[in-house]
Amino acid sequence: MINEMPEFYQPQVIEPKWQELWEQTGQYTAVAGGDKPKYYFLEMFAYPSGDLHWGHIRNYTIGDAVARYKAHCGYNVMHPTGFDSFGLPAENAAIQRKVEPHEWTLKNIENMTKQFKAMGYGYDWARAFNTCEPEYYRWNQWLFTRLFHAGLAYKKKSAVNWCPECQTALANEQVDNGACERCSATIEKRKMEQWYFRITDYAERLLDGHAQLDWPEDVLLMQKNWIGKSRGVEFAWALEGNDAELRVFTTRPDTVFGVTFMVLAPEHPLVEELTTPEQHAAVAALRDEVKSMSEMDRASTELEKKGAFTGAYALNPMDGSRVAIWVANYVMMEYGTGAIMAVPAHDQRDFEFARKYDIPVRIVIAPEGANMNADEMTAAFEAKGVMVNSGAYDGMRSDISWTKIAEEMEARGIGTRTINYRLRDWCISRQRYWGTPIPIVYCDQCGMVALPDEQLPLLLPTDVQFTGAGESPLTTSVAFMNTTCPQCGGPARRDADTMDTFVDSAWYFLRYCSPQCETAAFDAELVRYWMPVDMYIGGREHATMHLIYARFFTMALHDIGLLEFDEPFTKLFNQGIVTAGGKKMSKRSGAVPPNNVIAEYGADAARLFILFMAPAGERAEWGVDPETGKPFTVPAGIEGIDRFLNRYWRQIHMHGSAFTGEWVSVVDACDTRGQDMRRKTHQTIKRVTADIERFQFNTAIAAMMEMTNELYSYAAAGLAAT
RNA sequence: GCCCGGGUGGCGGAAUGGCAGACGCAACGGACUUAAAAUCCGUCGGUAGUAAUACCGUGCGAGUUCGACUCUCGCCCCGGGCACCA
Repeated sequence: MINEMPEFYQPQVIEPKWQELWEQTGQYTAVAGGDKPKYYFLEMFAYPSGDLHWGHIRNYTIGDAVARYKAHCGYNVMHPTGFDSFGLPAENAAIQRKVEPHEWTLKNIENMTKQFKAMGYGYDWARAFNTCEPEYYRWNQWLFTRLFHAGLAYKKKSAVNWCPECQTALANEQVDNGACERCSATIEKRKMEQWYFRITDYAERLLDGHAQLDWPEDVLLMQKNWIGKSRGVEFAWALEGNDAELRVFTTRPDTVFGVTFMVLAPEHPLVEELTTPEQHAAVAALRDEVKSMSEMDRASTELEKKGAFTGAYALNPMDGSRVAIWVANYVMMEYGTGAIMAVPAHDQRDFEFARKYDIPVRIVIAPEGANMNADEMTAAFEAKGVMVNSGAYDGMRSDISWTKIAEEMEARGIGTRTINYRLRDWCISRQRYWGTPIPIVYCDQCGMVALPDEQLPLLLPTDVQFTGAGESPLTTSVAFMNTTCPQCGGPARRDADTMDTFVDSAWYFLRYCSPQCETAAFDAELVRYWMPVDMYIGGREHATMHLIYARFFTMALHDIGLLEFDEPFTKLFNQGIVTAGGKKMSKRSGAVPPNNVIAEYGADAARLFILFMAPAGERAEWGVDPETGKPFTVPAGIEGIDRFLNRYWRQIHMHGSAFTGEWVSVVDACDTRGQDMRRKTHQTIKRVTADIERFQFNTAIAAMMEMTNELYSYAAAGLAAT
């Protein structure tokens, strides 16, 4: 074996040889069953943007290193990959360059598969699939119909986030600070009828499930904040001279005696009715102003609080006091009831508003043993304290009165303790072409009808126009749009929208267990064997999108009876991003493919380099060439890795392999120096093992470098002695 | 504004309360070579000193400890998440 090795390290010779052999022998083909414990290892699959770049390389190299390590540890490892291949870039390419989205996507997949293979990753390629193929998306449709029948997929008309650039609705999760997460265009609100998944029904379980997950704390926290649970009381206010009631949600029932005004969101349905003729102009002006504002400006905390008095009054159910009803830009229709009770003494936002419009401030909670003066307050007192000016509750601790007041409201039948979540239902309709068609038809007789399984897949039509404007491109295919009702056979129309691509990735990990299954989205038996995913690796940016959606899907499919577990990913690791000039490396910001490094130094050098350059969980700066202003095609530090690989190669070529145990036996019988060498070998094994376990690949590599350096001194000393 | 994470040589980084700077890059000096590349040997936080060595040094300021990059408190800066969520 050693004799066959070339004298110099030649990755261009070695790597293809082994890669070919792995493919021939099925080295990484996973087979369910056997005595070994299973280990399902997954990295978030790639979008086929064109080229693999160093951000991908980092993710997949970490995954591959640990997957191989687990296999060596005696696990039956499944390590699949594929392509998340529906999405906007393919469609934009179609509009701009007149290429078929399918053709564009497949070309990219072909190229990236080549790059994946050149990197020498140990994937089970037989399990690979592309989500844009009917063989995959038919199961999206199949699952959609099941969610539909279970009442978890529903259609409603509401204000959706509309991206004017992408010409489509977006889910809340895909809006970043009022801007489109993809293209950064400012999001508008549009009233549209859209499909939703009932993820809010799972808010509590999504929180509870955290207890059983071995995930990074910050991701759990991000999800927790995203779900945004708050406990409070929803209760009714009577209106003066009006039979309707005004419902509000508050997390501070203990401050109810301090209410000095009420605020409605400008979109609140009661605004029109309550506004008196004298106040109409002012209220209308405010509503118009808010309506014309972008989501970004509207949601900004910097926005000056503005309001208008409606002329109407509400009556406090606790003490009968009469308070003015305002409309203001700082109350959101989407949360709670779209109306609030305002307590300026104990809520900073209400305080600012009251000061601006000269509304009284009434203190009802005071810090223990201290006096407060409403006129002298410069900020709201939001902490706990002792009740004052609160009738029968005076003198009680505010946290106790919280419960007492809530109980009183419940006893009197005017309110109930409720929980509100910030999480919104997941809007999945997209007015785009390159996605999964929604398997629903609209029949004049039968209404909305889900396609039966035997009519799936519902294929994406190819005779469409890509105008990039207006409604979904699918409407331009007459053959697609006009159909017959599966129930009554009468004329019917199809849904022109496609599904959010996050639906594809919400369950793809299940498909890998049985990628060829023809009878269902997945084979129950194989899913029982392989799932859940034991280790999942991907970017932190998916904390509140993909990772929440995937957990929701798993729970929903569990409830429908398709799965026996309800959490998909046992362990999660977030690799750090690769930046170039401080900006995340991506197709859009100038990505560097690994090709040059592989050609010049080999895949092993590429892999070691990306693992060595920074701790796996932290950001890694790639570096920008000061002359061109673009990221380096070949990084400066690669020389050190190349030197190490060469030193290592020569060492083994000359003296045999320390890492196969030959050194250990050779030095076993030797002098003290030999014993030191043996000790170093074992220390290195221990260090590298521990470092891989804790995802510290940079120090694992450093340990192997030290070992190699020591072998050199040992060999040099040995030669000098003889 | 609130919630996380971080701040260590010229650079990437190491050090799970115990010799700060492992490992690597860059730089510099040397060996080999006609020469270069490659390789090998060495120097490489600051100040003083020929040197041994001494003093200073992990964003800033305090504290706990025999001992602090590490723990606690306050502040500054950088990165990320959330953001009129009632």
